[in-house]
Parts: sequence; structure tokens; C-alpha cells
Amino acid sequence: MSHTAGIRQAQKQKTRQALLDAALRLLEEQSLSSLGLREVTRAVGVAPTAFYRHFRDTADLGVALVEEALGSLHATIGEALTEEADDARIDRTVALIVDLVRTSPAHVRFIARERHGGVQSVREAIAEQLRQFGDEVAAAFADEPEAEGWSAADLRMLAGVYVDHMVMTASSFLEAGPSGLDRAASLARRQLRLISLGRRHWLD
Amino acid sequence: MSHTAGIRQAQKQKTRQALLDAALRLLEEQSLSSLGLREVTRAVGVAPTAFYRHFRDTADLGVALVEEALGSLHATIGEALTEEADDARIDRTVALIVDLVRTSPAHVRFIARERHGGVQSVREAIAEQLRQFGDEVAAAFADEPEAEGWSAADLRMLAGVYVDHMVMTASSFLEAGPSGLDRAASLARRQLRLISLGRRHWLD
DNA sequence: TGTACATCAGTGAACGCGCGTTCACTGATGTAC
DNA sequence: TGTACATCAGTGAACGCGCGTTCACTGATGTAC
Repeated sequence: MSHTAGIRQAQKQKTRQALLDAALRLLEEQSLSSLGLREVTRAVGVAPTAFYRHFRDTADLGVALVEEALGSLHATIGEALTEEADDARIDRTVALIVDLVRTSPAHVRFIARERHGGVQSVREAIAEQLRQFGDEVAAAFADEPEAEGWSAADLRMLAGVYVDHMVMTASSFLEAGPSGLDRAASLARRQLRLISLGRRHWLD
Repeated sequence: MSHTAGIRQAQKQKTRQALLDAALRLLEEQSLSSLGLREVTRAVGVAPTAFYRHFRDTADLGVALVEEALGSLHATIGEALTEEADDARIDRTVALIVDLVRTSPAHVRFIARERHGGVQSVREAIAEQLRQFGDEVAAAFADEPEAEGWSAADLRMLAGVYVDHMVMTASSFLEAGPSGLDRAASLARRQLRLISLGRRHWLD
């Protein structure tokens, strides 16, 4: 496990990252299944054959993008759910998504686009990440007093609703653009309030 | 407006439909943005140039597929929402989606895939159809006694949640396959129950 | 520290192939009289 | 009904182009002594 890297490894990482960045940019206006290897290397300024030093094909690069887009989010998502009051939790969650879309719009677009896209291995990688998010959210819920009386399956269902809603909300923020963001955020908050109400009365 | 068609028009329609059918089949394992015009004509057995007699390009064909997939659903969706009891309405809705996925799996996959896909005109066509569904569902809700006290915006929000949930549910049924359909349907029913509960307590 | 050899990220030429689009055409269908 | 002309869905050859992949290579970096 490369401790201090070495010049050669460092340079290789730099090229690899440049390929990922270029691909992500190109994917803003097309799907992964039509992304060409030569397109990507051309954008980076390396020979087409250099691509093979890093990825088997564009699907393989896509799987790496999934990790880049979602891998670091596990910690962040747990945080938003530690708020106690419903309203605070909702505001926190929406703020998190607004931030995510502001910071990494291309990653968000990529995930929304390829979640049901034409490349199986990438769909599976995204599904696996979202499944993990769901498990983590369900585990966080299970620790709360409101979870009393809930079956594990129902908690997981609720967590899944939240995760799906997050993905959709992020995508809706992108579509809305900066000018429509306030309206989209307000809509998302009301939707989350609806879900919270359903949650509070689930055991009635 | 072609009343009795004529042989020439009838034949043209037949070829056009064959192109749509072939494209839909090819799109089960790729995205529209990578679908080739020659692929489609080859599958149908006509010359590549025949394509231009029907569509400007594959994006244009995609827009036609959106109409084919969603155009006839406006009547159907309203029906499911005329049930009175919550449970009956939920069962009716889920049954409708099960039926849709059974009857037209390729159309469902196409809509889920291209809703956030790489072709702008198709994304827009799908968004417009879903917006219409939302409006129709909101109008149906507005006629019900439970809608008393609800603002138009909140009713539209609720309708949007239902429409989005329908699309996601249809897509989840596809992913689940025949063997996982019962489990997926049960999950969808519990999610709808959660939303119904939220709706019932919205004005508390 | 210096030297000799190994590794390997990136190169550049070459390949066969399928792509989208153009164009002039053919021949069955449609229309006017 | 029959004839002469118009329309137009589908054809087939041709084009230039960019694609993914192969291969032997180069030269900077890494390693062993």
C-alpha cells in the first residue's frame, strides 16, 4: 500500500484523475453508454492507448466514478440525521443536498443519469452504494426513541424512502438551476414533512 | 387527417411502427444516446436511408417513443385514484403498475432510463408528460372531500409525490424481475401507506 | 554514492469496421381527366 | 373504365470520419548491489 507514493505512482494517479474529470465533464451532455475512450483521452491530452493503463473500458471508468461520487458520502449522510427535532432534521437534510449539488453538480447528474442507465456494471455499483446508504440510515433510525415498535423491515422501508427522495431531490435541484433552487428546496421540504408525518402516525 | 388511410400510408405506418419496436428492443440494453440509426434499420430489414422518411434522427424517434409509452396512460391513471378507501386505492394503484410492467416492460425501462438520460429533447418530452400526470392527479384529488383545507400548491406537491413514486415503483418491479415482484409490490404498498398517513395528518 | 538492469506509464502508427449522411434512382400507389 | 402523369417510401452506392484495439517502442523512474 504505497505509503509515500513515489514519482511514478503520483504521476499515474494524476493522469487517472484527469481521465475521470474529463469523463465526468463529457457525461454532462451524454450517457456513459455513448462515451468514447478516444473522446476522454483527447480531452485530457494523452494518447488513446494510455487509457488502458488505467481502465479496461469506459464501463470500468464509470464504476470508478460511482465510487468517487458516493464513496465519501457515507459519513455526511449519517450526520444530517442526528438532529432531534423533525423540522431541524428536514432543514439539515435539504441543506446537505443543496450543498452537494453546489459542490459536485456533475457527480450528481452522473448518478441520477446512470442509476437506470444503459451500463449494467455501473447500475449495479450505484444500487450497491444506495443499498448501503439505506442500511446506514435504517441503523441510525433504529437508535432513536421514535423507532420503538417499528419492525426492522418497516425501518428499512422508511430509510429507503429517504434515500430515494434524496437522489430525486438532488436531481430536481440540478434541473431547477440556481434561479429555481429556492422553489425546489421548499418543495423538497414539504415532501419531507409529508413523510415525517406518515412516520409519526405509522403505529396508530 | 387520413380517414381510410390508403395502401401507401398504411405501409408507411407499418414501417414506422417496426422502427419504433426495433428501437425499443435495442434500448433494453443501452441508452438512447448510443443508439445507432443503422442498428435500428438493420433490425427491421430496411435500408439505412429509409429511416429518414420517418424520423430526423434517433432523438426524434425517442420523442415518439415517449408519446407511445405515456400518451395512452392519462385515462388509466385517473381510474386508479377513484377508489374511496385508502387501502383499496393503494391496491388498485399497485395493481395498475404491476400490469403496466407486465404488459410493456420495455416502455417502462425506456422511460426510467431516459427520464434523466443524455438526450435533452427526450428528457423534456418525459418531463412534460409527467407534469401532465401530476396536474391530472392533483385535479382528481381536488374533487375529493379529503382535499378540504389543502392549498393548491400542497395538493400539487402530493400529486407529484404519487407520480414520482409510480415511476420509481415501476422501475423497481423491472429490477426485481418476476420472482421478486411480490416482495417489491409489498414494499411499494407500505410506502404508499406511509404517504397516505402523511396526507391524512397534513392539516393537524 | 554510483552503476547496471528492470519496470512500466505513456507513445504513435496501423488495422479493420461501422457510423451518419448525400444523392440519384425505382417502381408501386395516387390523382386528374 | 382507361390512360398519362405526379407523388413519394424505400433503395443502394458512395463518401469521409472517428471508433476500439494491437503492437513494438521509448525513456523516466525504481531497485539491487
